Amino acid sequence: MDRFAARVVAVVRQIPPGRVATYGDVAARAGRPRAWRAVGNVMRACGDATVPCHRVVAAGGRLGGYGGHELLKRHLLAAEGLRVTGTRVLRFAEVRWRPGHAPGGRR
DNA sequence: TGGTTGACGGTGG
DNA sequence: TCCACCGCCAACC
Repeated sequence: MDRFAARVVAVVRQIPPGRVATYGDVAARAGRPRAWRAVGNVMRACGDATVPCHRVVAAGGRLGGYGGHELLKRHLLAAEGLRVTGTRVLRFAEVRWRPGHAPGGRR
């Protein structure tokens, strides 16, 4: 497991239920604000059920993709009390998880 | 070692 | 508001 991937996974696992974070936010907290692309790759490769990858959405509240299981992602988010419509998360600004400063920023 | 892909972000039309 | 194009970083072939 690469340092970056581990960092991304750690961040995603910190996302509380009923909240969502964008790939950009996760990447930023992972230490690479411009590596949101890689975050998507890590997510795709991530098969760990302990990682709530369904809480990671695209910018603007868009669901983005989910390995072809976008429907499932939408269902999981709805199960957490999130309002989802089509490929969009309603009240995104309110349910968006805002990560504080990275703890013990070690590079 | 180099090139392409991808669960994307942002801007423009 | 939705669709298309360009730019980006890391992983895989």
